[in-house]
Amino acid sequence: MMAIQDLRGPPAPQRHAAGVVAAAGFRPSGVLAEELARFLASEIIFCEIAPGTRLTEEDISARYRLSRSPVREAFRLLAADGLVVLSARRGIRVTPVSLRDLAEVQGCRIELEGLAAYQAAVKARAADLAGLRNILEQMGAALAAGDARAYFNHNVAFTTRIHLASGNATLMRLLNGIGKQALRYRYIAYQRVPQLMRVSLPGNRRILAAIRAHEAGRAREITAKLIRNSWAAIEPHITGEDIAPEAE
Amino acid sequence: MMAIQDLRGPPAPQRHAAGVVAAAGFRPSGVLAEELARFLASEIIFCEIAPGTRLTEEDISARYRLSRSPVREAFRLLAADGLVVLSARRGIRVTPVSLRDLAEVQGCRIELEGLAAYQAAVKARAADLAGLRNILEQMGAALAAGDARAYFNHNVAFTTRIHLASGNATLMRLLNGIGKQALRYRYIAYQRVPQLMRVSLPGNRRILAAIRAHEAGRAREITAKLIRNSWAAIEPHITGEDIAPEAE
DNA sequence: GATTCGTCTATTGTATACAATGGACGGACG
DNA sequence: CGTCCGTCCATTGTATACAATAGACGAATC
Repeated sequence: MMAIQDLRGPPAPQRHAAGVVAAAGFRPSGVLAEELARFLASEIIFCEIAPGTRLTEEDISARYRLSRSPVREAFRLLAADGLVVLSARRGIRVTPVSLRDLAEVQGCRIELEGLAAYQAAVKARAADLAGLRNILEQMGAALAAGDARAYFNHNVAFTTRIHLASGNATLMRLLNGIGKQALRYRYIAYQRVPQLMRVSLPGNRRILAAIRAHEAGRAREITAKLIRNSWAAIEPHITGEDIAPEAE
Repeated sequence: MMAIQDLRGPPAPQRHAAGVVAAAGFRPSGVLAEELARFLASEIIFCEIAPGTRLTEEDISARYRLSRSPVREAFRLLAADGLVVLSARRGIRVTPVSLRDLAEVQGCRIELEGLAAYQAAVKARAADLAGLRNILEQMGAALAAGDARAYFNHNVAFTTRIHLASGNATLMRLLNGIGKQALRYRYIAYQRVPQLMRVSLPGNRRILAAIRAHEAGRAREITAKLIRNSWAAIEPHITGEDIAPEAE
């Protein structure tokens, strides 16, 4: 005879974060909600989940064998980063990409990335300069090897390092809130316009030079110009107002 | 004899959002997490919860007779707005106010509020102009009546209306993420330096004039200047690096 | 006395069950 | 045939129970 509790399925002892063997490359180690948010964020940024896709908490929770609590929390984090749009009792939608959204994101980035470069130049600590130079070298190597994906990753690291060098925690929080959304467009750019690398590398070198020389205003200007460049490069590749509105 | 379930206390039928009679002026109507976040945010902004105060999910959940789920979610929202700092298994701390934090917040605001004013001036829709003029009149009335609190509220409304007029959803999201933290300092300013009103009102009038005249650059400049003014006015009233580090 | 180690406690992290609600769908009615 | 209304379902919102862990506190050891 079965025990009473079997009537409602296996009791599924709470495993918490330990020993979860989840699907499709998602290997949680620490806090599930954050890990899941990071994982889904990269899926969205690299277009492995298409813009406009509809998701539900239940879907994800079943797919990765988690309870709804961390899944729900993960979606709130993604929403705060602008990667998904929540609508009460109607599911969750991966934020569509559009020319309008691109313009909004880049417009804000020009101000905030510019400010970060400015403040980094004012401070210009030796450790930051060394770190930035190091990353630039890796970017150069990736460019030489023609590895757009590696270049992209190092480029992101370079940007993040500048944020850190600004020493402004509030600014970093804001940039984090827009940076993930921006990454979607930046990824499209490097995927579709790999030759962007050739313009970007010298530009980044000049940013570092300006920071090293404490020329804050110039660091800001170059940063703004680079963003405008990549903006212009991406624009032709965003189709219409709304890409991929049909969910899978 | 008592029923078995009585051994672990009253079953407390799930009331969801209906009929909750909570403590201390908190009257939830819609989604509990959001209502609670709004309520706690205002408590923090108006210093009814002191900077540096330590809280726990359990505390709040007991105080307002809610389960931990919405409480937890509310705290995540507050953390995203920079009003509290979460530390795993060590409780939640109301973000302290400090000169450094003030500088970070105002530095970012100059860029973002400036951009909002700029874009509002580029668009300058009739409805927005009318709305702004209307709010300015209320500000004038509050100033005439010497009502600093009312002036503060209208001033916040004015700022928010400009954000809206920019028509930039991403910018609004970012401003929302920093605005609440900024409000704490803005409130301190109007509380401690009520004469700030006399400078602020003409400044805001000039912003509206610039927006009406489509003079985007000027709108941005005036906005930046006003923020610098209030920054300078607040600074002397923030004591040292960290105010009120002792919890109640 | 200082140090190390275990245990205990406070607090968050996760799982699950139940409530509420917006929208879809179909039937009754004109 | 179109419109309105009720029912049902998918989905999120909330409540609660249980697991894990960081830090405190004390006892044993040297």
